[in-house]
Amino acid sequence: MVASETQRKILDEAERLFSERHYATVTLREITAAAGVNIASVNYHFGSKNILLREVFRRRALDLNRERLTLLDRAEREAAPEPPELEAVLFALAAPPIRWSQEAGGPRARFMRFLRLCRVDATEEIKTLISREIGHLQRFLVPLERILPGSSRADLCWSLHHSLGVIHEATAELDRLARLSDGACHTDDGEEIIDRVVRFCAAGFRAANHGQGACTNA
Amino acid sequence: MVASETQRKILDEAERLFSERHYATVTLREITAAAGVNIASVNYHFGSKNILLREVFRRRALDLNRERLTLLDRAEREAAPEPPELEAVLFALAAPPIRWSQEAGGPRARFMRFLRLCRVDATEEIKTLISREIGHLQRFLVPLERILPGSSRADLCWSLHHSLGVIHEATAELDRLARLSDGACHTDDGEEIIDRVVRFCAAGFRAANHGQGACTNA
DNA sequence: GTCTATAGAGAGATAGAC
DNA sequence: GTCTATCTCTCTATAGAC
Repeated sequence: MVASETQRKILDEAERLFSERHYATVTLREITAAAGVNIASVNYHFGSKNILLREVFRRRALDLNRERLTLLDRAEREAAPEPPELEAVLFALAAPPIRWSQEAGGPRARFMRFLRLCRVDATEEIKTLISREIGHLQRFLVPLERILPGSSRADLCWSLHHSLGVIHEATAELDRLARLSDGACHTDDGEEIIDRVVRFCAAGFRAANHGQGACTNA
Repeated sequence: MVASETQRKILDEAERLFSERHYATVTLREITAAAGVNIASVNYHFGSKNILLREVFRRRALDLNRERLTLLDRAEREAAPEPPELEAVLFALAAPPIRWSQEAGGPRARFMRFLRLCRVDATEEIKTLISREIGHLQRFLVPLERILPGSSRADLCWSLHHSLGVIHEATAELDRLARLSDGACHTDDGEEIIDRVVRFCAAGFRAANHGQGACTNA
């Protein structure tokens, strides 16, 4: 897909600019100037601004879900034939996006900011790509049903939905958290954040079990 | 602030359009055409597109925080001199935004969509307004410290942050949840959603207490 | 207050030389 | 593949008649 150096430079700078501002406010002139290439090269290499946008999305989006599924597979394999720990499943869900977001100044942290914008306001082409993530989320329901056999499918789906909210918030608005806590919260320790997220969500999952709030903490 | 009928119509249509698409992609021509007013009237009544955007935000943003604080005050008053229940505090945080989002087709549901977009990509003027919400969140820390005296301030702030993530996600992406669960989740029953959110977050708060995962369920 | 008309800027896309 | 030059379009904002 990315054949030439020019294409790669355009993708990099577009990703950077799209992560800082909404794509409608980023001009091809800015992108090509930052990449040090001619303005006509976007249309030559990609065809249009919209296609460039889609390629920026595609370049990394699949990797993220793949990392999640790799961690999930490993957790299941290591625990087999027993189901994995709830915490291990939630770790597989939470660790990749939080780690990417913590790579301060790096391309994957920028991509996570871009992804957040896409989730709120994406083009039709990107919406189609986003909608495919249902598949990989359903994959997470399989071990969850084994771990919490008393929970209804609705309970599990809601808890998964809540957990995604916690994860998304852990990749955003950390400056607000820092100010809210007067610096008491370490917002730059990715592994601590993952740990807090997993613990919070695991408790929520267990409390949602049948609406009984059954306590399974050791 | 809203003196004339024209101003109100412009604000209503701008709110509607800004909730559907990013403000950079919404033109004054669209807004004025939808409102049935002349294109020049935006600049006459508001001065510029940016000021119109700010006014759309201001019109309802303060109300939302006010509703939260009203519920919190009531919970504290009814429980006094004891601290309120954790669930009552979380209810005060969660109920207003979720109820607004559930007013399908109504202006406040549209505003909630607009707010989500602003949280990701706002103008400088709106960022200033958003940053003031720290104050009302700190107000929630007061009862939380009484309810969970063993928790550090960092624990409480993180749990509050996680809870805001759960709440935000409960006002968005409900179509994804419906598809994920094959319709098993009722995404249109606001009070049930609030109940699920409160239960999930309360369990998370208690598990984050000292990192001990102490179980306080009856 | 409301309208028409337009100024003035800047966008995405493309033709065609090299 | 890369460049310049430019076409065509649409935007916000404003001037000025009514």
